[in-house]
Amino acid sequence: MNLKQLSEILGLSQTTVSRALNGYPEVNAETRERVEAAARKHNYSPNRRATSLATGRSMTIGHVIPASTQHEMVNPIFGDFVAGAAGVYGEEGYDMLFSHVTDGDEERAYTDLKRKGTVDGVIVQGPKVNDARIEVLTRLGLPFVVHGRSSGAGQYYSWVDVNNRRSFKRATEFLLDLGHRRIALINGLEDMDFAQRRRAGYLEALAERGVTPDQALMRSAEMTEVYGHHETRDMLALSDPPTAILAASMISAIGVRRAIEEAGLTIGKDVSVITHDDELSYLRNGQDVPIFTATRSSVHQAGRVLAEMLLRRIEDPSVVPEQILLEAELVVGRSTGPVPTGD
Amino acid sequence: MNLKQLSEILGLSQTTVSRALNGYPEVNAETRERVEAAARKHNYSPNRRATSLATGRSMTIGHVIPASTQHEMVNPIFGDFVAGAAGVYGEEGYDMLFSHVTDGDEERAYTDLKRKGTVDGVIVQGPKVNDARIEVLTRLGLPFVVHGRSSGAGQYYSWVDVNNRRSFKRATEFLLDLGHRRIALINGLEDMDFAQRRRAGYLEALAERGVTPDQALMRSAEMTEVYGHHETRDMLALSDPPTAILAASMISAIGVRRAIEEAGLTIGKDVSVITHDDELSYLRNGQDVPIFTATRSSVHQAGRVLAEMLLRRIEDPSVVPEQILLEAELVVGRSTGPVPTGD
DNA sequence: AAAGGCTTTCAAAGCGCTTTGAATGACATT
DNA sequence: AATGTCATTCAAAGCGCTTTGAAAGCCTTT
Repeated sequence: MNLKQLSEILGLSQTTVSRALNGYPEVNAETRERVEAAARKHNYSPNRRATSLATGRSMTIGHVIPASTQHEMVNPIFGDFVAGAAGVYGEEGYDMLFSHVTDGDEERAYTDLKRKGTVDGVIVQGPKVNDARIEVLTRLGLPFVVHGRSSGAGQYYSWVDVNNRRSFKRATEFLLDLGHRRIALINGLEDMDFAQRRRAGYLEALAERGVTPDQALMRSAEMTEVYGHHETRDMLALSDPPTAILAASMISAIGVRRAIEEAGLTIGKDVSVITHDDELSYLRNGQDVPIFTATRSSVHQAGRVLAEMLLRRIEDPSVVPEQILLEAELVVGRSTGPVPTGD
Repeated sequence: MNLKQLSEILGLSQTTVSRALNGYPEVNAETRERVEAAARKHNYSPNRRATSLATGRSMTIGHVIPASTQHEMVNPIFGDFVAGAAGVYGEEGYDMLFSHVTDGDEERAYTDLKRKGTVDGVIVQGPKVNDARIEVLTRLGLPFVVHGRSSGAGQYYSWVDVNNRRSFKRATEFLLDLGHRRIALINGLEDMDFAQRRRAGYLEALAERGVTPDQALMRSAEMTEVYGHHETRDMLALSDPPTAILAASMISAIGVRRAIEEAGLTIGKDVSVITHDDELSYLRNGQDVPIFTATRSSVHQAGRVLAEMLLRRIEDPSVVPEQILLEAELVVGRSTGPVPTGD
């Protein structure tokens, strides 16, 4: 059943039927009802491909996944983020499209997306320091919003970010207040912008208290469980091991805990741990009392906010960029305590 | 730059240019080269919307996400599965589309997908016992493949599944061999087909050894960390607690471990644990020696296999359904040991 | 020299929708 | 009675591609 058939059944022109279904005012109320009834009866809904060719809008939002770091997709944080965004898309009648870039050639991917008209806008995830994508998208005129920021990529783009610097500074201060001086940072990949900012906050707090940072206590990689475990085991074996650890995500924190326990130590007593908690659906930070003391900010919520922002931009691309900085809470759980005194 | 403009520049008809670019044989080799060079030079690539309207194919694969159990998306297992599939789509020039169904009315969602022509085929995830989707899709004639099976949904559809019954039977036998009799099952949601099969395997093994199953030791819910923790704590508090636990995923197993440790018990000594391990990228089961004894089967790989299967079906919908049953390995880690003897 | 067969190119139709510009009729206004 | 206005409706163009059916040009063959 297509528009032509439906209009023939109704004895109306395609124009009128189309207008009736799309809510245009110049249609007789009675006619509109007839049309709507017939559409329901014959289970008609317009062909998306044709509509989008005619209107130039695809009602689809793109997320580009580089194959090289395809990890983005297998990262549980990604799932929660995307689920948040998908909720908004669904409410507004948009679909979500993932484009898998084979060769890391993101510029071409975006150019194609624009050219082919597959999407009306994109969300940029995991921005790096000085991320080239922002310039490309601005130049292409494809509406976009960024999850996070990119230092050095200019001012005029929309983003939503957590105040990573401040939250990691506060977390570090919290540990310093408990008497810790040997504080380790198990960070995400350091070419990621967020990781840079977290590190900056950590270093800032140490500097203000006159604690000299130790390169041996600063680790950086993709935030897997095995990574958290590996680095922790490694550092606990140092002659002067850390008494506290700052982890970048729940997942690596789980690895941190495993390493601490394997070493026969008690978390929150022998070694304190603070993690960033994205409020992942499958990895909640405990029920009533948090498992980990944590800097908390919902990535699911960030997904929603970004999706809404993007749809606004698509609606009216001329509006000035919006920029939202979310503050993370510092919630106290059972993984932190005063620095252990001597043996 | 569109086809019309490009062909004007070249002084050729749109027909010839289109054919040259799409590799049709009836184009002079020299002409083809000229066309290809011009396309590259002017950065031309065909508009996907127009192509798909003309050909009736969208080069897009759909995944339907019910909003009710939107958990599907935030489940780390989902991420790894989808990443596997996305890899194949990318290689074959397909995009991946997520359709968020607001009201759980999946029948309508699929009908629309078919009607609107947004996708060429779909992957059905998380089949339940007697899943209605299979019948709907068969009726619609929309190519599909199922990740898992659906008992009672007939024979003629394509699927890839892990032999869940056998692997959980083997895992249970392994624990029985170690002397365990109080074996708990922390299963997934029991309306899921895979959970039913795992339970069947577990019960079968118990029955063969003459062990009476205890309803108090069989739990079922979504496989989060908190769930694993909660049920384990609960069961360890029983007057006759389990000495071994079978968990449905790495994530709930992590919760199981947390509860065991909080109870002051040692995993693999006081309580044995076996989990199913989907080989999640961010939650690997250890590096060299597995953390958990586990039934292992890569969900990422399953995603690849299913995607390939689906593309074959789209290519030729008339081929008979393919059905692949994967066997899970049983890998021995450090979480299991002989049943503790007395106090 | 005419007929037939290739190779190569083209004009035009069609995919299913939206939207422009025009037409129709009914009614109110002069 | 002529004009203007408004509410409805329509025919047709256009979105950018693919594909059908025809044509043009060049060789061979008879």
